[in-house]
Amino acid sequence: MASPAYHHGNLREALVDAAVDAARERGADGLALRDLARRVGVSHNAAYRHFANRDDLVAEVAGRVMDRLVETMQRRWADVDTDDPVLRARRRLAAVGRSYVEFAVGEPGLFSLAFSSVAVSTDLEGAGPYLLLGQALDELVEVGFLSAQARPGAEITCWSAMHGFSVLAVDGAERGASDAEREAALETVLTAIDRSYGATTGTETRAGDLLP
Amino acid sequence: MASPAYHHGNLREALVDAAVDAARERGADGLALRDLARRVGVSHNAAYRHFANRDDLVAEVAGRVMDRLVETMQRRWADVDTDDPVLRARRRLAAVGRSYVEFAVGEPGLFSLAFSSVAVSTDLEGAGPYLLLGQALDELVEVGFLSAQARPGAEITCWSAMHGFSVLAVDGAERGASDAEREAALETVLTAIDRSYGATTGTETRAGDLLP
DNA sequence: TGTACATCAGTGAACGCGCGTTCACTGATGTAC
DNA sequence: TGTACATCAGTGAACGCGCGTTCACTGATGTAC
Repeated sequence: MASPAYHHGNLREALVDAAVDAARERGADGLALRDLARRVGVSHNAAYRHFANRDDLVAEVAGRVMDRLVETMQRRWADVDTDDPVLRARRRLAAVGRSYVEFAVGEPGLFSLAFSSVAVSTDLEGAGPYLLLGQALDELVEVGFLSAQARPGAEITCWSAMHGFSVLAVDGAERGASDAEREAALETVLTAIDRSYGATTGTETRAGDLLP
Repeated sequence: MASPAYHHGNLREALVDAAVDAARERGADGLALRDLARRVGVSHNAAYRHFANRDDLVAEVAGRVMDRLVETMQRRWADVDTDDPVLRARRRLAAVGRSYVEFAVGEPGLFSLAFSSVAVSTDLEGAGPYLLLGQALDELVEVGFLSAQARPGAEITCWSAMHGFSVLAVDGAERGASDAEREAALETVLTAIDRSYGATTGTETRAGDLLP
């Protein structure tokens, strides 16, 4: 059997996994090459065989995390099961928003990593969350809930609201809120967005329309 | 004349001023006691006569920055001058939002400092921006644009949207956008919020209603 | 008004930390013949 | 099938960085008598 120290065999993946763990525990700023090497049980400079430098690794890991976020969002989207096509489209948008916040609150360290400045060098508008959001909005137009005139640039409203809510929930003003308080606040925001979109076609929002 | 080195006389204020400069240049994470001492021209541990530790200084500076933000918001609020009380209330809310984003984009380092985790130990819901926002929303109810039922918790919608927009503009997806693009996007978000609130009383939003 | 003395607000040296990165190296692996 | 050798993927030592914080100190200031 080969020495376990030499030729780890899968060091790149092991480092990425360790980085996800580390980011989960300590956030994006807590990612240090030396620490990751320690976690994997490898000398502190072995990482340079697989990554050009720290930023290179962070960018890679951020990409993985972003993929996870998209998967979470897609799962919640697929969970929506309603016959009425209008209601379905509206609930899908809400589901996408809820899952975004759920990810941020459940994994604050990973969330901070995914949106850390070094990570955002990647084109985010071409990335998963934005595209998924765009699909949800397209569907709202198709079913006649959102007017076609209001469609261009509509992403920014949802994204700002969900991202802002997440940031405030994770380490901003809402940090100390209970789960119930946070969920109630989130429903308020989701309802406001739904009402705004519905108003572009004169459709009213009623209580319970957005039930998960 | 006294030695300029000993008994600076106003070291606490000088350190705070230097910290504001440093945060402006390098963000919240760039604040280091040793660096501030260097900027002020004082030995690196003199700060400990005035602050218990680094966090203590950061919290103090964050408070000052928050005050600046509130002043900016109040100024923009006061600038709104329209006879129609409904239009005035709506434009005031938009002005408050615009000034929040304006501050974030114009002073990204200070913005990050004001909302850095150590700073947020302070009660933000009792702080200036939240109160100012609350006044704007109260006024919307008074003039009959926002329904009283929709008033409770309405702050979170605006704050999430404006905070999220700011964060995305400063170092998120919108980072690379031009000023014109950003302003157009912001108008989209402000219009969506206005439309959402107006819909609670059946009031329609028309183009130009929110002109600054 | 002058002086002794307590207190205040600085100084410079030092400790210990963890980091990113580079260097010359060596053990393990796989391939050409 | 066996072996020489290139290459790959690790190692350990070292450099230099800046940081927060503590220590014993000393110069300046103001106050009591």
